[in-house]
Amino acid sequence: MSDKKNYSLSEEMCYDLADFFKNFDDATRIKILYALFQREMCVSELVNELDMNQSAISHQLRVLRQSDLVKFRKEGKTAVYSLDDSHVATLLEMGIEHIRHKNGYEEE
Amino acid sequence: MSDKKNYSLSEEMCYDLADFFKNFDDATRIKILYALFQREMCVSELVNELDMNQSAISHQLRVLRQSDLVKFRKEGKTAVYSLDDSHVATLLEMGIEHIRHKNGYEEE
DNA sequence: TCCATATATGCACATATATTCATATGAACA
DNA sequence: TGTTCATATGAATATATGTGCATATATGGA
Repeated sequence: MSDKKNYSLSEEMCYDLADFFKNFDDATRIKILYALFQREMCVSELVNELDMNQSAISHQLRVLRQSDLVKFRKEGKTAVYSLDDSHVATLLEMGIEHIRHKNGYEEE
Repeated sequence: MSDKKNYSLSEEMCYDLADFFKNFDDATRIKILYALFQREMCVSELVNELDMNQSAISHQLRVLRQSDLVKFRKEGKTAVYSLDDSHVATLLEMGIEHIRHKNGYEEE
């Protein structure tokens, strides 16, 4: 791993990073990722769990798929989705920590 | 710290998280954050460093300020900005790792 | 006070994107 | 083959947002 950084990010890396973080900039995708962090789920389970339009969920799953944050397998008619990146949970936790700190909760 | 999670995020937390990650979903803000990770800089230094319009930089600094990701102090006419969140570097590193992994670089 | 410099900000515009609707695809099964 | 169920996707629309221009604010100096 990098010991302590080179001094500039390539233009391309900046755009790639922005695209990566775009996955987390929408509440629906956060909910999907968090739900899948609990356990793998098929589309209709997510639809019920998040109480949202099936089309909206599918569109967002496609976004997450294209960024390799989730993967899926077909089981008959259903598609079972699960997380495909070990960093998702850590990222979410860091976000949560930032918000708690910002709002003045040092403790649970 | 949380030992291992409660099973759902509040609606509000989801939106707060999305807002937090919005800070990282734009290449300009990534560049600003990365530059400030190297060292604190005033606005005109950022303008030169990133070769961008002063207005664009100021607008983005405001976004980052409002999310408490950067802070600044006034020194005469200039405003010296610096990072205000210890997680920024780690977040960026995790993004970089994800991209390298996705693109098949396991090593540097 | 007048001017130059540094930064911030309102407005307008262009682009990105989240959602819904309608429909397509595809699997299971009668 | 025809039907139903699960999911995906294209088109349309509404909303969000990044940027540049013009200008405002504030500081230091002549």
